[in-house]
Amino acid sequence: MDAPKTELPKNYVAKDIENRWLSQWKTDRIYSWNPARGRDETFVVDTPPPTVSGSLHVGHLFSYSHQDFIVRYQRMRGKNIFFPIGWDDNGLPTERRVQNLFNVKCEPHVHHDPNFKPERGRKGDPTPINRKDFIRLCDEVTKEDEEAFRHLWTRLGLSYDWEQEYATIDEHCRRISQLSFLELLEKGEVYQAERPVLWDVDFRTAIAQAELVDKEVPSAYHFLRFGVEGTKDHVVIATTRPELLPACVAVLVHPDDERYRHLVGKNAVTPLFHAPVPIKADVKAEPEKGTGIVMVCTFGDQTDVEWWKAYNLPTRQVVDRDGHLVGVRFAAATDGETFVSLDPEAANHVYAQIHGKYVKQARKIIVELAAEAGNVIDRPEEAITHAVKFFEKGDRPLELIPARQWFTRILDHRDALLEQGRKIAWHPSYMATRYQHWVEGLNQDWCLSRQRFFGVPIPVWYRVADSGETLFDQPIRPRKEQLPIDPLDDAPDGYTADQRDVPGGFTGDPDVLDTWATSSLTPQIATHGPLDPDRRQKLFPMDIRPQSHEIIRTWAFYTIVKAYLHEREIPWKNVVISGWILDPDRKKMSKSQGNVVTPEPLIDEFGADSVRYWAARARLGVDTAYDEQIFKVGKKLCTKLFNASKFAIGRFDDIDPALLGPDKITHETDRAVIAELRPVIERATAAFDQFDYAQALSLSEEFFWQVFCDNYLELAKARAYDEGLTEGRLSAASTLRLVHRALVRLLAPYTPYLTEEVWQWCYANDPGMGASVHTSPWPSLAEFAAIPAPKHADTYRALVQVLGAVRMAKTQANLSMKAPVKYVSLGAEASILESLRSTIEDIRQILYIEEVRFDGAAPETPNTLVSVEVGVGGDSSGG
RNA sequence: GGGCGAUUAGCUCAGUUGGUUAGAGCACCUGCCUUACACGCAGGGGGUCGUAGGUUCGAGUCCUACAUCGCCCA
Repeated sequence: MDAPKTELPKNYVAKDIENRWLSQWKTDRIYSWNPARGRDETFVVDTPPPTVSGSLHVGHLFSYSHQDFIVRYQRMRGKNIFFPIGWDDNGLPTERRVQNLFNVKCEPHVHHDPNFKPERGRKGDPTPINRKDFIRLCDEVTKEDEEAFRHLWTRLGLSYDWEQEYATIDEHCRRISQLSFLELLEKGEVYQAERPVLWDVDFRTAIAQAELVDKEVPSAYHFLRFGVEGTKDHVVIATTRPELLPACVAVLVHPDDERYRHLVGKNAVTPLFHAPVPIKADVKAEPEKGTGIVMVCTFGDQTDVEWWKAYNLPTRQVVDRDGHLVGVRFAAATDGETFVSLDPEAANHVYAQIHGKYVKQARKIIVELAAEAGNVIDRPEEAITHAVKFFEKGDRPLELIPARQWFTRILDHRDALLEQGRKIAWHPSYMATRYQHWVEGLNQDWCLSRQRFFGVPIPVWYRVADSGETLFDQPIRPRKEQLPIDPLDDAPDGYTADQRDVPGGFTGDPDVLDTWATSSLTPQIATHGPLDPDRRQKLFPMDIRPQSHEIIRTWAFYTIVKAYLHEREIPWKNVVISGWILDPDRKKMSKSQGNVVTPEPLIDEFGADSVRYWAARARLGVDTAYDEQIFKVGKKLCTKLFNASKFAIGRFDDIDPALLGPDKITHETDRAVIAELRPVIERATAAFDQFDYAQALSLSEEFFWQVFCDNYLELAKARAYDEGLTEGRLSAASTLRLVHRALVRLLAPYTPYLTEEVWQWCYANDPGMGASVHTSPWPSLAEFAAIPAPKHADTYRALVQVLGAVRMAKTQANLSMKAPVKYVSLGAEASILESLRSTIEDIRQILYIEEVRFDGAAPETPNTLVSVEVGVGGDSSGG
């Protein structure tokens, strides 16, 4: 019987435990995916690759822990886990970080400088450097940033399979991404077009609808008088963008608007520039807005683009890619003139004053010139606030600039994409609505090209005609085996490098793909879908996509688009949405507001398990205010689990496990407590199956603290301290062991370090259990099936009522729990009394009750099973 | 302006399909160093469940309107 007693650590020190198990898990490769097992027994996660150049904050700990709870649960359910991790390193955030860190800017035409030495924090003007040098710096910085994330993820105990690690700029991802582009090009889902695109003048790149944000900014209506050609009349047009007057190509009114109906068909004449432009009627002109007449410019907004297309209006582009006003020349109306004026000399004089200016300066100048001209400004400007479109990362309003770009067809597939969204289960379910509304609101195809540097190159070349003209309509595609390629570096088949950019030769597409074009392929990247059908078949479609709600319109959406366009499939069966961590004032945490909390010090202070506990308390999809108290609560739970485990194990550790088991659980108290555990297991399992880790935690935690620690450990003490191996002691020891072993596993997804530590003290060699708690089976009712139910369904409740009444009596008499009680008189219905007779000894001993009488009156209060009269010292109190 | 969500104790949050007296933790107060734990135990005070209507025998829960906050979109 006397097995050697384990020497258990005295105090709970999170850091010691963390270090020990981190290295052990790594050695044992307990998180590795097993490619030999089939799809139906595999649980596949499409992990969000974090943007590594963004700063780490508590929000990362939060949402990434959520995935891990679900994954650890599934692993314990016996699933073969595929839990990869990647880094989203390509794209603007990294470019910006490099620009700021080294004070450089990428200028593709600058030559490579062998003497250039990057220097952090250098002052002065940014150094222009060559594209390759710039990309090299980007690569360097992302390596460092990735390491910071890798370190944090590991410490936090996220159970990734590090053998599946990828980075969205690495060779594999470039290959998959370029393959996707070429396949969709072949299918006709990707096309090239020259059209006005949303353009950021600072980043000098096109962007997509998904990257737009509206910002409320102060502005003003300027009321300008337009002439009516052939009359002395004028009409007043309100505009917020007077600097676009030279780009005006038409004037529109609503067809039902009585005020202006007589003007339709005539020409208006723009002020200052004297350009005659047609007046047309269109239902989209809003009579209520401004003066009810709208000037159409190329291009003020998306509606301008629609009108321009619908009426085949000329293009008078005045804003260039940097946001300057380009040089243009007004001339009399003869064939072929773009900028027409009835008074070219006056027009050119005005324009000369805004030429080369930024949009904002030009606006100011035009307003001044209008004021000087007299008879142009009809009435004082009216200050307003309105929504203006910005690039989400940009500082100046977007312009609409015609440019040759690559696009993916999405508008044609709107209905199919809505259908795909309905096939996916969203958690919480109302998040599906966000996806639906986004798809319904789409108004442009997906612009794929970015005029940037650190990204996946668009994998095509173009022929250069003998005339020197680039033949964009004749793209040269690489063979799939060549991928990944950089068309600015590699030459296409049949050409040599010296034919680059010369007549009769070729030229590479200078652009890179939108980062979402690659990030939307995480399922294909992780499963190697297009390259390895066998591997794909074991992993795709995936089980869950965990992510936060603000990127439903980008990441979730684009991923659904790609899976649909390529394979007519959904990428995953479930989308699991985490909420946000808000600051204590319920504001979004952001670097610019300076309210972010950095994660590593939190782990130092509270331990990884406590930090994870904090994350686990938040339900799916719900935003949570940052509250440091919860870390303390987590730490308390860990300490409690540590102490309770030491104590519980100490009560049976010196007994041969062969003498303990379900068949030894004969005592009514023990059977009653197991009856309490059963529904906890059932309900926690059901909750986890719905990805509701928070509910599962709350059930397990409540049972652990209230039932197991506060009551059962006390109730079991009397028998557990028996000298010999009595039936009562064996029953208590068996119960402690079985219940505690289940509890450790119920909490393992949340506090992986501590539960592993405890597991190793005692259970790692149990038959049917795993060498690690994390590869052990999730608790099931089957483990307790052999144990009969207690004689009375209410035994536990009745016992606790007696326990409570006696404790209450002692507390109210300001007595220690050790203080003796003369007698306790119990009254209850016969069957309850019967169950108490067989269990009361457990209470009598721990509460130092001298005499128990069964002579009380049955209780009359509802919900009270037992009436208890306690004889404390001289006086007594009822309960 | 539209959509989605939130609003429950001083704070952070639970509250299953409508059903006894609305819960927990933290904070506060009172006891208790009880042979796992004072990072603990036993008690206590504290809520007209955002507001106003409605449905119902019965509403924190369902419906309508409004208010405040957040996110998404125009």
